Amino acid sequence: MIKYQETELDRTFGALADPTRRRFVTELRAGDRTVSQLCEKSAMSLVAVLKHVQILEECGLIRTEKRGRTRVCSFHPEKLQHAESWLAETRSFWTSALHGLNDFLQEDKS
Amino acid sequence: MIKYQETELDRTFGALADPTRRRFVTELRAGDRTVSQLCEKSAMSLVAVLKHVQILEECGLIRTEKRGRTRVCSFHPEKLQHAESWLAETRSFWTSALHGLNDFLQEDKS
DNA sequence: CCTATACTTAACTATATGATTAAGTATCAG
DNA sequence: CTGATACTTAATCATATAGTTAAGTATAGG
Repeated sequence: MIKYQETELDRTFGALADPTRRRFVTELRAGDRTVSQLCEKSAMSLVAVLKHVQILEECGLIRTEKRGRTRVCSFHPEKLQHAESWLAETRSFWTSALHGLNDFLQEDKS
Repeated sequence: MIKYQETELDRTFGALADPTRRRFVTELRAGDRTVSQLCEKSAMSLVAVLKHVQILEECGLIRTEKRGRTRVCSFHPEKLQHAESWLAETRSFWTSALHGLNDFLQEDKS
């Protein structure tokens, strides 16, 4: 099993634990948006939206760039893949038909 | 895109955002463990461990059963798959080389 | 230049999270 | 029965999270 920086998965999963941030990711997946544009579809203040954007940016799921008086947000899926890999490895190993056998072999060794 | 209960993904991602809980999931993946057994490998109190176990149980990632004075925890990967599906769909759509084309086609339809 | 827009920063608030200690309950071992 | 083990519950605490309002800065348009 590949070992990732503990804090990276913390941040990625933490960021995705909020429905607003997942909506933003979904929205940005379809194309770049300014902070105001993300705000339009949310029932919260621009300041609150900006904070979510900053959290997504800090964990690398999105990047932002200032253009004139707007800040444009874009989706960057690399960190999603790290989280997805963790889930896939954690789940697929277990799901494997060899699960029981593996248990047996490990106990045999110790 | 399949739509899941908003709160389910909240809880699953929230549960996985903590390194202790990810360790427990990894540990339980290898076989059932009692709360004390999970506690042995953690630098925290049994009470703290139990709380993490309860969080994992509430979101369905594990189940627990009382046996005598011990509580045995077992891994249940179904909810992992829901989270994994969300990530895969969110990422793969974007990663696709057809991303730009897909955007164009969707705009064309509307 | 002036004004509206689009952030940005600061201060504050309420609730959630992650941990603790202390005290209680239930069961297994002798 | 008695004591140790394995939770379980309750009270508490510090910090983080998710939001708010208010005030400030910077830029596009007239």
